[in-house]
Amino acid sequence: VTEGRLLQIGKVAERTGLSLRTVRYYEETGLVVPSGRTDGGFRLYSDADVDRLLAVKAMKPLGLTLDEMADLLALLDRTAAPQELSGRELDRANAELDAYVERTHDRIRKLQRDLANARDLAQQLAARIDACAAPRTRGR
Amino acid sequence: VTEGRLLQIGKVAERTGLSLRTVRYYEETGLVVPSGRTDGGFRLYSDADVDRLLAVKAMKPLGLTLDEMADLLALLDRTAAPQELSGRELDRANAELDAYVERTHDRIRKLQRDLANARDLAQQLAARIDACAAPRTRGR
DNA sequence: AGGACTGTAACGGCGCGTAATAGTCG
DNA sequence: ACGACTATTACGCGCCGTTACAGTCC
Repeated sequence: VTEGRLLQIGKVAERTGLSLRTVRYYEETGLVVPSGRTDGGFRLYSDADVDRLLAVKAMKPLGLTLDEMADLLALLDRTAAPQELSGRELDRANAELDAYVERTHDRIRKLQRDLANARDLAQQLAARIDACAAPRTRGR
Repeated sequence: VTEGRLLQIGKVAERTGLSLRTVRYYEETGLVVPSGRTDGGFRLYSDADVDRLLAVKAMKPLGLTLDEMADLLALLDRTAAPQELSGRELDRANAELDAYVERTHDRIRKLQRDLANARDLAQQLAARIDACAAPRTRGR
């Protein structure tokens, strides 16, 4: 309960690279709720809160909605200590994890396609630049 | 002016893989305007229109806004016949093309980061599944 | 006491999905 | 005249950016 470790939103934004607006919005949706407030109402974030925000940032490329991310984070929390779960709970958790793994692989494939596509376009643009530069090398 | 080549929106959606809503929205923004309408008001698309829609679809991974895409498409149209442009026009066009190439490379880097990130997460999820499966292999 | 920081509330915007309702085509 | 297709209008959503105004901290 080391009080000194609590940050207010500005520092949090600085350390995570997220905007103030975004951090507040994440609270609004229940995704990352600060663990405290000052008497005046200023949000106070613990290191764990900051870690959670960083985790969310890392998950962005998956293309999940914020609600889904909250779900996934909760799932990861629940399965952090698997020995404390019953067999039925483990079954459920594993099934859900599997579903997320599937979606992640789909996403990876999409990113691969997008990447190939983007490289293609970059080359086409470069070719066009060459085509536009060519006339002048011949003085006309 | 072969009339038989004009498609209405349903077929266009089918051939491009875009939704009706999306095709209509692209018209709303001026990105792809159908070259005709029936007397009753049905949109009619030429093959060139369809090609333009396909070009837009291919450009999506670049993360440009629809307005920027319209700008880029116009730029590519203008530079299709470079010998018909004056030196000043060529300069302008080349500068704009350069800017888009830059942005495209930025985008490619972002996609690479996203991809690496997604792979990382996939592995973490897989590890969690293993950790959850482990207890049961020991019957406890 | 003053300046930096933070609070809430509200509107805006992109790129569509999704009705709801009504007209058009072969 | 029937069914399949299409038109317009409008609201909603996700994820914030951007004011505007007021309060808080030290």
